[in-house]
Amino acid sequence: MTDEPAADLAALGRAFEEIVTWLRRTRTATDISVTALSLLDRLDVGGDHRVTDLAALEGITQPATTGLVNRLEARGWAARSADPSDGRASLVTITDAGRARLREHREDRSRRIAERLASLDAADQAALLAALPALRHLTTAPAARPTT
Amino acid sequence: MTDEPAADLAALGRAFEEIVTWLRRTRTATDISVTALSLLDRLDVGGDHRVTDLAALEGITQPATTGLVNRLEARGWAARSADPSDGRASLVTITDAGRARLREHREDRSRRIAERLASLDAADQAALLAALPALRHLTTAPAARPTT
DNA sequence: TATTGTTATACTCTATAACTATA
DNA sequence: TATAGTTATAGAGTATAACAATA
Repeated sequence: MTDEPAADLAALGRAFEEIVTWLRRTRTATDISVTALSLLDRLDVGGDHRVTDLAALEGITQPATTGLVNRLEARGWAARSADPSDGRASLVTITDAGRARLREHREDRSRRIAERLASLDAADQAALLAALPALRHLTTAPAARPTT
Repeated sequence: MTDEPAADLAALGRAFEEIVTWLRRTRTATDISVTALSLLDRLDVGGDHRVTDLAALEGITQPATTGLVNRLEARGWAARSADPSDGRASLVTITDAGRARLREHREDRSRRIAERLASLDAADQAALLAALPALRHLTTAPAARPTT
């Protein structure tokens, strides 16, 4: 796009970090974390998941995931059940209350984005929507890391 | 872009959240947080800042910022100095060591992004770079929130 | 032996409330 | 009185290490 690919990479990286800040700064609800919401989203879209899988998908460790699921369970937003095919594993499910909370979050998130989008010009808006698939391709990477 | 603006908003929101996850999942250094790096970036690009300003820019409270600056100072990456024009205020500066750490981070971040970009097709790559200004316009919002 | 998950422990990050010092 | 910043305190989120149960 330009003749300075290194500068583009740096700018893209910084832009990503500012998205993090923006998400936090504009968040209205403080009763649930971004990670917890992301986890609920996965459970909603992808169905039951093992703790190990959730940890890998979210990029956090198993113990961290255990705690996160504990807190979600305490609030009635998720539930554990036994995995019939493996006595060691447990399956994490989203509850109806969890879906309701998630829906609320999605609406809030869309509202905030819509507000900002409205203040951009048509070219910017089009560019963002055109980049949507690319963003997903970029971040929905092949594999994950941490274990322990 | 499509005839389903609501779906676009939801997808864009989810894509942003997955950027958060991706940044965390691919991060190699665990000795410094995303917020701390973002703060160093601001100090590097924008020069000295008051604690209040940093708090507003990062979207965190003053006490949280105090702690963050304390930890950065303890590592020699930032320093405080008196504001000659206001006895109550202090100015936070990035140190040479802080700049070195920041440079390391930027290189690492660019490397990770380049790796993923390389696996995308030309259209995706172009779409991402074309959306860069729009991303900045979206997230570099007018004002900030928290105070206390 | 390897894998799944939890518990134990410690530190960072964040928030709210109360306080000090300066404007 | 209002503002800038810190301290006090509490809770969420994360990590590593050690463990129990199952494969």
